[in-house]
Amino acid sequence: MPEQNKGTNESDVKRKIVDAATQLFLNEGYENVSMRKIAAKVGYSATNIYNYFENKQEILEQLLKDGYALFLESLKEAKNAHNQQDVKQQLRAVLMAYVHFGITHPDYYHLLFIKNMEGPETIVFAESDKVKGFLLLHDLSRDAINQGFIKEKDALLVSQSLWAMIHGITSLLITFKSFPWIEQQKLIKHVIDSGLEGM
Amino acid sequence: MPEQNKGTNESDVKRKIVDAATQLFLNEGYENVSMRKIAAKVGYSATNIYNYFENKQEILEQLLKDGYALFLESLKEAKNAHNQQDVKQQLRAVLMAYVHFGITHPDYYHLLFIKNMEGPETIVFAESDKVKGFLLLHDLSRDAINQGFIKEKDALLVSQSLWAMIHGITSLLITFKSFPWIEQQKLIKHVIDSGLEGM
Amino acid sequence: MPEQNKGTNESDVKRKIVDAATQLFLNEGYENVSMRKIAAKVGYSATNIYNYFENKQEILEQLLKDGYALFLESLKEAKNAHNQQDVKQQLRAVLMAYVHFGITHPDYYHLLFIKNMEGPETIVFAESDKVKGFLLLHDLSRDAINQGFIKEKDALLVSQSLWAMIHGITSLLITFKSFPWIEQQKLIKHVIDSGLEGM
Amino acid sequence: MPEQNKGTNESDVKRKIVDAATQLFLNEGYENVSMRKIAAKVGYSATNIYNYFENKQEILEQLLKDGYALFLESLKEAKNAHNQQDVKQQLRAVLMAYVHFGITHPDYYHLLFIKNMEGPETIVFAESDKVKGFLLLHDLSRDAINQGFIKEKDALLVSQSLWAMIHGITSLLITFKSFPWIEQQKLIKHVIDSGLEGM
DNA sequence: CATGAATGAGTGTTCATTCAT
DNA sequence: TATGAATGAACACTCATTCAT
Repeated sequence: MPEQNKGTNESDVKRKIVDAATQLFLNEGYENVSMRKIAAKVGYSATNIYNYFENKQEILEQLLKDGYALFLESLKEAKNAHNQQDVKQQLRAVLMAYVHFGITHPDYYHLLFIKNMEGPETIVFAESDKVKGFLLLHDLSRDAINQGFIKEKDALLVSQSLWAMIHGITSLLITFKSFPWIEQQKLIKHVIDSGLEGM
Repeated sequence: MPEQNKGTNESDVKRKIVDAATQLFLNEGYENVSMRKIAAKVGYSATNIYNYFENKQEILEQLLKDGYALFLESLKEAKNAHNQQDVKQQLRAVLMAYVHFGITHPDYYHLLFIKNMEGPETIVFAESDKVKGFLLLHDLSRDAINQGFIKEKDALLVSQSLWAMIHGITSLLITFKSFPWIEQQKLIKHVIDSGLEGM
Repeated sequence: MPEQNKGTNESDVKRKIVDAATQLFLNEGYENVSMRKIAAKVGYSATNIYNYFENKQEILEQLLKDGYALFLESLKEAKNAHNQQDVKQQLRAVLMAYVHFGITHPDYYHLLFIKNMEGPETIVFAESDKVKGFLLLHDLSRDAINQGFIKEKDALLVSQSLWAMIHGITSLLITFKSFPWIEQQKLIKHVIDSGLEGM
Repeated sequence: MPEQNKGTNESDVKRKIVDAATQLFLNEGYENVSMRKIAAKVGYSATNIYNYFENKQEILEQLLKDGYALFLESLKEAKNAHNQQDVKQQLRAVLMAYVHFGITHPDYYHLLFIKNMEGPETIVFAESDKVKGFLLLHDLSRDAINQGFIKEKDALLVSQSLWAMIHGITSLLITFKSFPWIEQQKLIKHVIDSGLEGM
């Protein structure tokens, strides 16, 4: 009988804790969230949290790790949804997927890319998938350059500029929710299209 | 009574408090700054701060107001530094000035546009200058469309897209200071140039 | 109107706190005494203690400082109670006073000389009077040697040996209160007399 | 079931626990050691310790018992190392052995004779060997008096005074490690010699 | 205007301990 | 025998805030 059947195994509880913490961290800010608040949200005593995580920081780290993994997965999926040869489509899809990730997981995006919550030691574990995400974008940029879809020859310049553009639209939409934006999809598309076009 | 009339009038003290708070907010983060820390920095007792500001939020509001004013001033200056007829140059200059403001005042930019620290009631007073800043960009976009430098006809679409791009590069550079960016000015220029080009 | 008249001026409160802490530290051990317990004993809220002392350690430091001062004063008094020329009497009186200090202030003696509660930084302030106490003993030992009452010529050897003896009887009487000691004064006297005699 | 019979019987585990606790008590102080820390050191879960010891106090009692036994053994050895007739040598040897025990086991000496960690109920079991130690000293004192090496006739007075002297030097050396002591052996010898001489 | 005294709530975290397994 | 889950009490300390002066 594997431990799956128990009803509340360790990973379940850990996930519940991280989920609760994610919402709280975003709504109230990491420093304004207490272990007691997290515990209350999951229905445990505050001290019991320490049976699953060493401290508050460790909850955050798990959260970031999960977020980066989900983020990278989203980009990969978008890339693989198109023919390997069709770099143009792939690049566009990845850029769209990036923004889409932010729009559909504003909590994660905020903590990962806007608040950039990383203690020095977090980087080691978590940055990995973040960097992989950027590398994926970078490699596609180089391919696009090689295939002539982009005139600019410096792949780093291209990929960093593209990142700036998609991060810009994503973070603005998340941060200024009540701003009178024009129709969202149209705006996103225009940023990406004119960005690609102009290079 | 010379002292009373000169050295310690109310606005002087309020300014001293805001100045101290500004530094602390930026160095340690808004949530990690307590009234007592601010008080200690200005050399007053903690309780005395309450004679000038109701609470931390009120200090922040003053700070934001100042920041937005400085922000708007920067954009205006850039615009006025060029011939009124040369919309192309003006638009480019304003975009550059936006990023420049962020780079040279990362503290303000962070609070104004990244953290977006605004209580509901702040908007009434403070948003004014922020909105004026965006309108300035919007008007120039419209002029540029009218003069044919930009093909896209929807001025809102253009201005919001441009904002996304410049906010993107500005906030990334501020937030991910240790990322291996290519040469900063080159990157900024490329984002703006290809953005304008693509529209 | 000097601040004396107020009823509860600052020094009064500080003393009350230190007094309460002294008893608690001794009875329950420094680490088992909480700020709450101290506060409860003086009738204040726990947090108010922090208006008078930076932290728990600082209370202890004040306590040690007071204790060492009282200790030194006791030795000096004993010395000055006898003719300056009569070194023999002075030395004996000081040795007796040392033990007497321990017997009448077992709490202080325990914290100062048995538990030896000194953080690294405490020493700077507090050790001063402790050292002066030992120097007083040392100087008298040298005088006694010079006047021929003690045959051993090494004053350091003499003073440290004497200290060992009086500390021995003092600390034993304090630490093992329920041991079947013979009559206390007789024992103390015998230790001191045979110690002096044997040198 | 070989494992059950050999590797993990109760006394083995108990000893492992006491050993771990001993080190911790001495390094970090009794009050700063928690059951979980002890458990961590032996590699068991915290709760499991409760299967072997009711609480921390019970662990301490075992430790004290061991310490007293070792102490008594040291004194006996010293006594038996000399001719039974040579009381003078025996007494001196025992006094030296006492100090030597303290110097070489400062951890034990501290818990047994300085901190005197004994709950009321411990005495019944543990004091036994401590008392035997004192009796050994007492008997030798009486013998010395009978043989004329010591003039004072009250054996209790003599033995308690001697104990005071050797406890004094031992505890001072342990407690004030950083005091500028003169050469240790010379000091110890002088305390014992002049003590014996003076009686 | 400015202060010190005072407090209750809250912080992250540790602890001893119980309970079901 | 041994464990992990869970808890309530406690810790030193910080905080915003009130009050009398």
